[in-house]
Amino acid sequence: MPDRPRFYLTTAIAYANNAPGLHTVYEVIGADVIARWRRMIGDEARFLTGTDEHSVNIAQSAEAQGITPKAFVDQKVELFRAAEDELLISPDRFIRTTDPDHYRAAQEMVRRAYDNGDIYPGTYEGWYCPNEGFKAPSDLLETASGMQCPNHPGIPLQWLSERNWFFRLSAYQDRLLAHYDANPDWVQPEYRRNEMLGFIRQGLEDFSISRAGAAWGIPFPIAENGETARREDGSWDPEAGTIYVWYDALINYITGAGFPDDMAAFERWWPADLHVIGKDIARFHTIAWPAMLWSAGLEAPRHVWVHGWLLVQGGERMSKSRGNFLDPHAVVAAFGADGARYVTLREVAFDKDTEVSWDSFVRRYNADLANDFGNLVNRTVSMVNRYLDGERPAPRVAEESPLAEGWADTLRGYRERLDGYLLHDALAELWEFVRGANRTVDAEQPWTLNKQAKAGEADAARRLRDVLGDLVEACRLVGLAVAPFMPAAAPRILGQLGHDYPYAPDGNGGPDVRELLGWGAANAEGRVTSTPEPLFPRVESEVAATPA
RNA sequence: GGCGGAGUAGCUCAGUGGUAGAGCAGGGGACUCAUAAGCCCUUGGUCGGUGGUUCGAAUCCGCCCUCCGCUACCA
Repeated sequence: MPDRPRFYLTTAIAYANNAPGLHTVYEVIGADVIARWRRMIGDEARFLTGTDEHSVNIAQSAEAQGITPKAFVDQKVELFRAAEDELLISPDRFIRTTDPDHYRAAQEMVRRAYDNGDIYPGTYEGWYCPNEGFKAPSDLLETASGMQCPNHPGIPLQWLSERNWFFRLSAYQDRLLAHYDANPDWVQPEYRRNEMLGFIRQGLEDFSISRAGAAWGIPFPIAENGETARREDGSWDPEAGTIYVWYDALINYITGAGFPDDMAAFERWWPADLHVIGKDIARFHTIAWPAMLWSAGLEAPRHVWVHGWLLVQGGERMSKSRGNFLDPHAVVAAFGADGARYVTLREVAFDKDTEVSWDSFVRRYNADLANDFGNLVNRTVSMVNRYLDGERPAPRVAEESPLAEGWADTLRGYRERLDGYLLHDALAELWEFVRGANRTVDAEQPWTLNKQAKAGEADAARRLRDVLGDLVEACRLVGLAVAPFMPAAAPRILGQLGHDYPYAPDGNGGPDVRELLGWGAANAEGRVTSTPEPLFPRVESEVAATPA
């Protein structure tokens, strides 16, 4: 029996210093849709998401609260998990950079880079905040009295240098260019690829991968003399410092595939098929990360998708620190989990920044879900009950049904958009079909056909069954196709139509959905529900008060 | 400064040479199966400015204005 195709995809891991905003879980929702689609088409999907938990900042925040860093991140991680549970996110593993196997993975990667001659001791210089450690130049304020840390304006910064380890990124410039050339679509969208190429062509510098002063991190496994930093009692020599940022965070993707504890699993899952990330960390994922992997004798990921940001009206980036964010909990409370997923992914283009607002979400929910699709299902089920005693007729054969003809185009477009990760466009394809189905109702006027049928007109009776059979089928197909986006609503939709829903809550376990998405693929007759409860109750904007 | 992208109806956007489009929002109408939903019609734009190329430009070229992205060590 041949193996099912596998599909390993990841999100960036979220910095566990705060409660998540919608802009943070946005990419997780999008990746979740891709994972569910893969499961439903029969792939063995592995979906990894999680949290990034080491940094001087986190250690400092914990200290300010009088708790250990681990206790601090444990609290924050629970907030992320709760938000993702509410949104029906379905990770196959939720990875934390404080997980023991991740420590082993990061240390092994450092060792491999060392063995390969790609890391060397050097001197790192920079502005040093006594409270936070070294600060990035882009994260400093230049004032009349000198450089200042934005978080500690009163405290003078020091220009310090320290010994730490550097990764020889410069050695990989040619290989990176060759890789970009040989794999034109490995970074998408294309304009992001071009930005990265431009960066590489400027010339790559080595970057530091350890910090001497930061205790809250993964112990650096090698002492400056090249010997192991592990002491006889099993502890790590603090003199060796800790692994800094990218040789910690990025490694999570291979930890999640089994590296280094379960190399059989790793062989199965690596290289990843897709990293879904935000544009702020594109450079690390598309330049540093492949080089780090090559240095360790591993393959680069197959694809990196760089999504945009949620902007508020006026174009400002949505962010926790600006206080202009949407609270995922409030969005779920207003629209339900399915509605929250739908409006977020329909309103925000997956390939670029988009301005959104609470009002735009309310309008989108009401127009698309309550009015167009929810009402279509409701009126269809209601008419089957009223005119046909609840007995669902089979759809016409595709050659005789105008809706079937439209569906073929819709499905093709939907799948193309999904495969291209243009999730918002994929939904637009489906809703174009929904509009057509609503037009069909008004054009055919089943209520008129019903009166004629009751008056004994056989042609009308036949046409009534044909039309309602087609409409039920249209609802089934949309409900099933949209299941990756609305995983809780899908079984309810099919249930109201009297159809089975053969998938587990995470999308696994059923037949290849592409077979079930054919017109008439589930045409056995049955009964619709006698009391169709509205799937997406209309939201009044007054009720949906301003969030957060 | 360099490279790249964008400025189109109230809003979000599509449209790369041939009489300005969609959805939403607003207005009107006919219907009634339905979540006062759906359907039909409709108001609304000198396509950032300017000068060119062309029989003809939102669409090509020049210049200008505005905004945004990348231009290395933040998670």
